[in-house]
Amino acid sequence: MRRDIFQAIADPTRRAILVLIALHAMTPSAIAEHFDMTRQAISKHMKILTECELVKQEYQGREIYYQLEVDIMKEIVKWLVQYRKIWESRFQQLDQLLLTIKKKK
Amino acid sequence: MRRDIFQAIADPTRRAILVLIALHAMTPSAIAEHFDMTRQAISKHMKILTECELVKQEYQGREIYYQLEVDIMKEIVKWLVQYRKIWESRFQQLDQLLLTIKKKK
DNA sequence: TATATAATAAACCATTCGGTTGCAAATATA
DNA sequence: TATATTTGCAACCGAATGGTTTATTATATA
Repeated sequence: MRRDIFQAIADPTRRAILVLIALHAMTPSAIAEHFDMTRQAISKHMKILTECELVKQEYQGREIYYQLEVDIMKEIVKWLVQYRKIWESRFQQLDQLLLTIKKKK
Repeated sequence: MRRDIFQAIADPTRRAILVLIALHAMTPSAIAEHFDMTRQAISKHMKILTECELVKQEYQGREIYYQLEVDIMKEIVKWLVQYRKIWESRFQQLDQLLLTIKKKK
């Protein structure tokens, strides 16, 4: 089942995890120490983040270091840009309207 | 209960609604025509979007026109910027490392 | 005024979500 | 080799989510 990135960042714990590992790669156990929940709960969050390719794993013996996938913003930015275009065209229309009103004066 | 903007945009229907009304203000009934669900379901989505201040209402008789709140991206952008800062510092560190290696050669 | 229309609210329901506990697998270490 | 550690997986559970249908409120209109 393909997860959605917007759903992934909807959870505040997952956003906090992203901020945490943005500084440097961390193991699930190390991450779990920063939260008031079990290691297994963190593990589930990491699975979702991995499925959405927001983080990537680096195996080192029996430990797994999770680190931020730098292309994280791609899809979010894409979505925002879509808006910006629509807005810009709206503002242009507004500008032209204001200009027309000015001329009529 | 204060809603979270990330949770609001997590739902694909709500994102589609935002794109739809970005073009021009629309009534709930008009919006509902674009989706395969009841007007009441759309109404619930509009309530959530309103609570998060992603849209604003404009009363016109018994009709309510919903339009995009232009400041929509504020919180999302704030979050992204927070990341960019962390990334940039990471990349700087990487740059300095590469520079140090170069000098050693 | 009586009726139709636009919208929300309330009650309900199946599914998903985010947590838990318990267990299994793989790797490190005594 | 026996034991401890790191991790993920499965089963379970209560709460939230996203839809439905039914009822209510407010405004237009015949």
